Amino acid sequence: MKIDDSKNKQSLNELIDTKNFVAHISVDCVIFGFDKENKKLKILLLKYHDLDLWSLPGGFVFNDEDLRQAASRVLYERTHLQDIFLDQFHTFGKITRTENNVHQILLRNKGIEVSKDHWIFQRFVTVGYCSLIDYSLVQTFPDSFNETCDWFYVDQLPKMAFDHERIIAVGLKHLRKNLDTQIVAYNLLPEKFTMNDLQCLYEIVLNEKFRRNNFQRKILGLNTLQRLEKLYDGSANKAPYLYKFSDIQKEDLTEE
Amino acid sequence: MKIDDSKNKQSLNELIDTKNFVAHISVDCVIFGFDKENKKLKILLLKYHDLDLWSLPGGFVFNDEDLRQAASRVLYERTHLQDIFLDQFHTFGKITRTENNVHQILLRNKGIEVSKDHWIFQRFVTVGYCSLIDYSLVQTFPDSFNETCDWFYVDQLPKMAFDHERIIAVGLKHLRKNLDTQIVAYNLLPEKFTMNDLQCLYEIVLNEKFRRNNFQRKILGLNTLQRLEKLYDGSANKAPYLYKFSDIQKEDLTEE
DNA sequence: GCAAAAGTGTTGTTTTTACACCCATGT
DNA sequence: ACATGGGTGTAAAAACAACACTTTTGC
Repeated sequence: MKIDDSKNKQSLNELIDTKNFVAHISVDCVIFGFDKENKKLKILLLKYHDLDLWSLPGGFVFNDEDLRQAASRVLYERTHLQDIFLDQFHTFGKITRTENNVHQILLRNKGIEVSKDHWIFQRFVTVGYCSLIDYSLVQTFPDSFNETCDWFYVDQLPKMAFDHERIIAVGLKHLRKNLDTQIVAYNLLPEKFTMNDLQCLYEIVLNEKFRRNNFQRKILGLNTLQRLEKLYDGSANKAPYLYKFSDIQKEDLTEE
Repeated sequence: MKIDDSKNKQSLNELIDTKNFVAHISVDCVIFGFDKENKKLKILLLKYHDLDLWSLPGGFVFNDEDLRQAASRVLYERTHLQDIFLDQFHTFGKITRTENNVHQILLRNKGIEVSKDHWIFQRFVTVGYCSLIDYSLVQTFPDSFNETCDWFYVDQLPKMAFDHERIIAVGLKHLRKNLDTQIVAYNLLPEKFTMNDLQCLYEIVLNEKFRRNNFQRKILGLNTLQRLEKLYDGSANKAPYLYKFSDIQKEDLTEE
């Protein structure tokens, strides 16, 4: 095995050495970002070097790492975001799911020779995690394997590697289904936010419009919000109340 | 490694030989059974030989087997049931989850010596599947590892191995949450059934009572049922209609 | 005072709940 | 005929949706 790209922080050695990782298992993160300006939902993808294929930010699991920890680490590596709630939504384990030889091409392009029975070419079961964050607050940090990190609209995805398109579809379905009950846990808004902020978020994620007053009634009915002081932002209108999520909620959402 | 129990169909050799299995990955089945007579929900458990610990029917995944296939096979081995809908609900991957040395004690009791770094003692991530079947129609077939298969009431579980108690809790929550949308897929009732049959099922699973007429309205509102002919069972009352699930429904519930 | 955005109220509709009544069936 | 269990109807209550009106803010 020869490596011609030793300057990167995260060395390829580390990525390829089987001893550190649990074989056959990976995690993939479906990171949804809401784009307030364009009012559309985006998703964070990586483009493989020299390949016309995009993929989810994902990675292998260290031996001494919980699954969710691994997902958190992967997310941190690409965004430097910490303490982000990641929600496990499904595990993908079809034998055929990594059938196309993306890894092989990828390594070959990097000038790395790896024997055909290397663990990286073996079967992988991947555990999908999803999260929802404010797209405008995120910086991206591509690694040596990936040319670029970029955000895509969920309805305009590029050509995806492996079964990642399906993973995204399942993740999106999960997000929409559980928005009401899990929104507390997502670190998507600043500590304090207005009802309008929250409504925008809902409209972007669910891709539908709501009436201002009915939305408020519905949300307050969930009993997760706490009304705070008013926000004077200098605009020529009545100042909206600020809200925060009441602390009681975030229960067992973080267990493995 | 010496084996003193070679007469069983499924040889220990096969179970222990790493070549056939995907390392680090297992499946566990939470098989719920509704007990019409006692109107309570049961669950199928196995008792380890010579150990005072019960566990879920689970097993390893063959190299050439999808995850769900593995779960189906495990279920078949214990019940000889086929074509049962199994629903993946969560993957458990905490490092500590198999910390107690059940496998070790188990093998030692069997007189099998396995080196400490054998793959069976390594970290395992388990994918949980659940199903719901008619308890009275099921026969059980314990394997050589397990003294007995038995049904337990979900609210009276025995001492469980590993993190199986938590797996059951998560599985039960999933079952209850998704009963409405997934009941179509469960092979829990005969082809044709009465509204009362279905109501019993709901009451057992959700552990609450419903009013006859309102229940009917709610269920018919789901638009999954098709009314058939009446059932004359000889009892001295109005004959109830039979229903069946309309075929349209069972969509992508079986993908990996 | 005015426009803009937020808060609150009100009315009609739909859905859910509780109760009542009628209908078929075998003895 | 009658007891038993099943089907259907209806009124009250609750939840939801659509609309209207009032309040606050900076210019």
